[in-house]
Amino acid sequence: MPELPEVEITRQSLVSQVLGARVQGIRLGKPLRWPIGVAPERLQGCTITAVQRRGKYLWVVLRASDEEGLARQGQHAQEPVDGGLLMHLGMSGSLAWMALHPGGSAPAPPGKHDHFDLVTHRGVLRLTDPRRFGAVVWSAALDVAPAAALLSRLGPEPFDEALTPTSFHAALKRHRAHVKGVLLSGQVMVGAGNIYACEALFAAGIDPRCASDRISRPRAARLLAALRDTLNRAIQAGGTTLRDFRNAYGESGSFQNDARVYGREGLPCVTCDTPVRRIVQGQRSTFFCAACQRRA
DNA sequence: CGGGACGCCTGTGAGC
DNA sequence: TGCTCACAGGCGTCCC
Repeated sequence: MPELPEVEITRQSLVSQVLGARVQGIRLGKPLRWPIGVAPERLQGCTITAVQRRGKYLWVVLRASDEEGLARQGQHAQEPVDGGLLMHLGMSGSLAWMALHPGGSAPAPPGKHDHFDLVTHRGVLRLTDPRRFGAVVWSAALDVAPAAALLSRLGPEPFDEALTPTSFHAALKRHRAHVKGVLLSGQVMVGAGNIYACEALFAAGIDPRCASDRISRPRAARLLAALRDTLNRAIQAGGTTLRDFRNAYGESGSFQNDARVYGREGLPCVTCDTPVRRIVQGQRSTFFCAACQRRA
């Protein structure tokens, strides 16, 4: 899926459109990974006050406005409540914002892969997700169930200043598995999925088969810098679009054209011409240059 | 607890 | 053209 850059691009392209939008209702398609966990009526009248990101999750903050809340009293057994929707794009999800224009036509009806609509007075936020590994889950806050459980094992954000070469190195030391898998687990740092883990390991010159706890401090520092640089450049490029990814305006990303190893099996390494290799680690493809990327 | 395999679900492209 | 198989950006759960 969407890895951190795609989720961040989605957030950025969405935020100015949806802030202040009043929720009128939701429409559910086929089931996603988990049930939404809230009675749809409770969302009516809430206002979107923020769109945040934690790892690859989006957190759409909803506030029950006083006005709306008062107007509803006596109408529904359950009042709208403060909270938010924790959204994940899974492997194939994307969010689209369909603005309502005064006098304009109604938003397009949902297609077969459109499984969630958040309908507001200003437009519709629609989740399209063919594989349905994505999720939309209501939570009263990020630090209570169910959001807290989903976020509990996430490592630090890549651009968190508290994440330093020293702390990153120490975190790598706590895992004995191969470094590629440890990066994918998100426990040492969130955000890198299969593409960006491969790309950052290439940029850092580290063999993906290398044991996490055997990476030296200088190499850990290089890896952290490479991860940050790779994720940053991907965000600048609007993300990677292999097939499904689009931002909230329906635009593709272009980082797939900048990939130096991902998806390039058999093609010459951009640095040394050695054919790029593809191996399988933890049931995921790993692409690397056996000449440029070293175990130590 | 860490680590690895599994399964969720649908679509696509390659090979026959 | 049609079938089968491998593979796809993630991650929670289960079992060792």
